[in-house]
Amino acid sequence: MSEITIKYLAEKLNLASSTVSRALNDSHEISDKTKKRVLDLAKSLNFQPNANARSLREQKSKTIGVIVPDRVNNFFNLVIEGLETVCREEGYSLIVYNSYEDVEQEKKIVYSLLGGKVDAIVISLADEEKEVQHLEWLREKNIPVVFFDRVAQNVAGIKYTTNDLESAYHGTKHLLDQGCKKIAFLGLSNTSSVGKARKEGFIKAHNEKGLPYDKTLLIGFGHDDVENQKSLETLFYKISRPDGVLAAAEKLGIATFRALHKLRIKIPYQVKVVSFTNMQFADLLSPSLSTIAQPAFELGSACAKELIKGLKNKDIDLFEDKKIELPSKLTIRESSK
Amino acid sequence: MSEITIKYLAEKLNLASSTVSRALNDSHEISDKTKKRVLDLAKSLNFQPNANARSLREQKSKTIGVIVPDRVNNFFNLVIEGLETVCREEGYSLIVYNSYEDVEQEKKIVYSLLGGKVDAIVISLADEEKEVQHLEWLREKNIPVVFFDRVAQNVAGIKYTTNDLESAYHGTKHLLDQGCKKIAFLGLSNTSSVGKARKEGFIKAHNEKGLPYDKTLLIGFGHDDVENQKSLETLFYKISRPDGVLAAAEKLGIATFRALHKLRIKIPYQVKVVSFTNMQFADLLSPSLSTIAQPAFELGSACAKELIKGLKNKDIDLFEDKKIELPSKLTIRESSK
DNA sequence: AAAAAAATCGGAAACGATTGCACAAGATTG
DNA sequence: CAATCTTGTGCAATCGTTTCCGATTTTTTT
Repeated sequence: MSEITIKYLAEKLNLASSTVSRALNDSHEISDKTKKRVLDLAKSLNFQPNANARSLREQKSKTIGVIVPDRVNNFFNLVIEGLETVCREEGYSLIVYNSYEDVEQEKKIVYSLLGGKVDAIVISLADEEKEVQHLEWLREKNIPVVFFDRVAQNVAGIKYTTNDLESAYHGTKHLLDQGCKKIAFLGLSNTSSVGKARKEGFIKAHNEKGLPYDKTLLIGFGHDDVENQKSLETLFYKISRPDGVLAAAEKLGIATFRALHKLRIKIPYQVKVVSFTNMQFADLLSPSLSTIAQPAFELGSACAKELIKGLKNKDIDLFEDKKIELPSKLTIRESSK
Repeated sequence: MSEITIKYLAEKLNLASSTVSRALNDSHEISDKTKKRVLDLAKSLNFQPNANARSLREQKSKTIGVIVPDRVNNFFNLVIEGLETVCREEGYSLIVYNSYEDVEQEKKIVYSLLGGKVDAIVISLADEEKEVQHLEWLREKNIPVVFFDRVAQNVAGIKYTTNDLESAYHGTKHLLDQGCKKIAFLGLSNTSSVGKARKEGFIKAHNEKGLPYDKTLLIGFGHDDVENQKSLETLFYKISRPDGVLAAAEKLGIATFRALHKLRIKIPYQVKVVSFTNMQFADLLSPSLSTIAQPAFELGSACAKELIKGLKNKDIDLFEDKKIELPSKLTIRESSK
């Protein structure tokens, strides 16, 4: 039992606990001599002030809650990495939760965070339109929320996104330039502004070229990888199969690759593929994969910086609406040539 | 400001705060009628008891600290996923830290966790031999530690590992069976029992076959990806290059692929490759990669189960030495045929 | 040298929840 | 019918920090 507290240090040193506390926090109203005495003893005992007591008293926990729909996804992983890098520097900890693309899970997580466990929340929504009630709770409790990627439409707050429309537009344009006549757009069917924007970019590229697109090839998928791959196999098994694919999600790009490999359809000769993804090994795939990579790490670090700045400065209103858009990067490789 | 507390609820309901507290915790000594009154009001106000106050009083935070050397690595990611799955069920939160393969960072993280922020720590060490002083601190403060993968040799505790010697043995044997005469063993040069065991497995396979191995081909690498790839390129540029590779770390397998691709050396015809890795896309690489995958998710969930069982049951001594070994899985693909 | 200002430190009240103990009323027992 | 037991609730201490107010001593100013 670690019964060693500030009070204990105080008794050992014949000081009041208030003095010890101030010394530990390097207050100016403590003499250098006593400061040294306190610090020395604290160091020698590996003393670390009780985090819960401090949090209770200060009414802040110095930790930030992060909620992502899919932790295994490379994009979210890199975002978290970016968040952590900044948070570490600023002395904040991160508690990461996985909503598994499920709004109900997300609600439960948020509810469990209403009791002061975190000072703020960074979130990418499981579904942007279904419910925002739990986000209202946070506002009531005065817990700031920063959104990224999948942001809430009708809730004010800081929102970091990427230029989904433009990047999808460029990706599609590239496929058209390579001679594709019949491109499939593969998206996730949850209602997300991200998916919509990417679809719009897809359509815009066609319109601009004066080429038609097949509405039946704007396909929405669920979150079951096996099922997704199956429906892709049936899609590509047809003689009138698409000759190009824009995958608006990493898992769909992968599923496309697997399906085409299985059917022995040659990429890029029979089907060209471009996929949104942040995977690290796109250059090592067979064939190497043309990607649209979101600036994930930067997104995370930017979020954290903005948020912590707001937490530190009382004058900044973190509930005010503010939108920042960062550019993704299209990298053309074998799969679309 | 969320001024809504138990005391506030008590006043609203003309009850004592103790009664409200008991009602919220479903104590048997509160009548169903008052329980319902309390729960109803709490629900309608989205009340959630202050986590810091509770933690302070209870002397436990219901959160577990996780320290890994490299968060981006797929293996650690999956372990964390396994940890979280169990922790969520049991009502525990996870705070994940990245030591970036640096013992000093690791020490700092541990030190910052000495103040009751976490009830226990799950760790994979940055370096197993350099220092264990910070692990002693934890014992002094009575904070249980569970090790996984890179475990401490001289500190007692629960340790989860995988069968590194055997799996490296089988991987090497496979390469020898495929006709390799000159296999390089690529390891990380930090002192880890994992690396040593894998190297032993490598050697054992040679000995058993009565084949010699080249000691200069037992190579240790650092953590700089660019540098690693360079030295691999010089290795394979030589005429007398190896005809097989056993990579004992994911990043080294990747670096090998990149180096060989760059030098236009054909896998598997000129060099066969087997790599330890938990990447999801090994089957999609060019060529598909033969892998030894650790049971990462299972490792994480097993750790969490064991730990939480111990935290709940005072009779279990979490500081007692206990070793559990889980089997990895060798999957043979194109790169080694 | 007296007055004012600064430098140090102590006492005690918070922060919000849990819990041992006390106590009242009603139910049960001999 | 008195004595004992249950049941339901309130009081107050406690967890370990931080910080508002003073109080005392030392330094500076006039």
